[in-house]
Amino acid sequence: MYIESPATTAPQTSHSETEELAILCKALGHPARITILRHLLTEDRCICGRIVEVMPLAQSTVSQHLKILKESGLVLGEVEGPKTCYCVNRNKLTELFTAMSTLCRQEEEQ
Amino acid sequence: MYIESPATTAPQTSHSETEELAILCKALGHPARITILRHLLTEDRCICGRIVEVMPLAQSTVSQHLKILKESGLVLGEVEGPKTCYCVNRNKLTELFTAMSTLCRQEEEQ
DNA sequence: CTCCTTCATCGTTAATCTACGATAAGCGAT
DNA sequence: ATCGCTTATCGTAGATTAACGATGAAGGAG
Repeated sequence: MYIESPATTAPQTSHSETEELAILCKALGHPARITILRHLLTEDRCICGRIVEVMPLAQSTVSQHLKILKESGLVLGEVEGPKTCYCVNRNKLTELFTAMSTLCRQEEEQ
Repeated sequence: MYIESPATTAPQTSHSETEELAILCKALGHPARITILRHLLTEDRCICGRIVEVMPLAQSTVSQHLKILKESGLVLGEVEGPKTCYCVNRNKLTELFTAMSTLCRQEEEQ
């Protein structure tokens, strides 16, 4: 099972809506991480090594980006023997989309 | 008139869709900048000094955040005598929302 | 048990970010 | 011409980020 918020990676302190959105935006504030997220969305589930193959980055760098995505909550990781399978946390992605919608449509209120 | 992309602040090199989204997300990857954007959306137009009053940050720090927002294209600045009036670039905000929608809804395709 | 694969983590370096005070530049008013 | 207001920029310090190679841990295969 995918664990939503492992205590080791996501301290899960309480954030304001603004802080939470900032965290998610920051996680997507690098082209490599957007590419990874896109890849995970099209592949649904993906082994870390497969992502490394696709990206022009060292394995350790990709692992670091994955860690940041995991810490933001946008991505979930599941250990499968020697491999680690990643997938997108749809709930978190929806949360991001909702928050972004609220922000972008704020002008229309009032 | 508000200038869309002053050559001095926005080099306007060609970016891929992923890079462009990353730039916009990075610009919103700090709570202070989200707060500023929100404030500009509710106030429509706003003098820099007014933003400084609202934020718990030094004037120079706010000015720096505004510069980052300007460079991303999300915010436009217009000099009015000794003051500078800021407003949100609705086109860019829509562009961000569209790109985010495409990203978040990618799962539904295929 | 020993290799091999897979991946996270460590250590490092260079770059960037964040925050601040201080300063400079531009403009209006006196 | 000078003063005061407003804002951008400079310089700086500390923290964080991004990239890499190297190492280590965990599990499967022989």
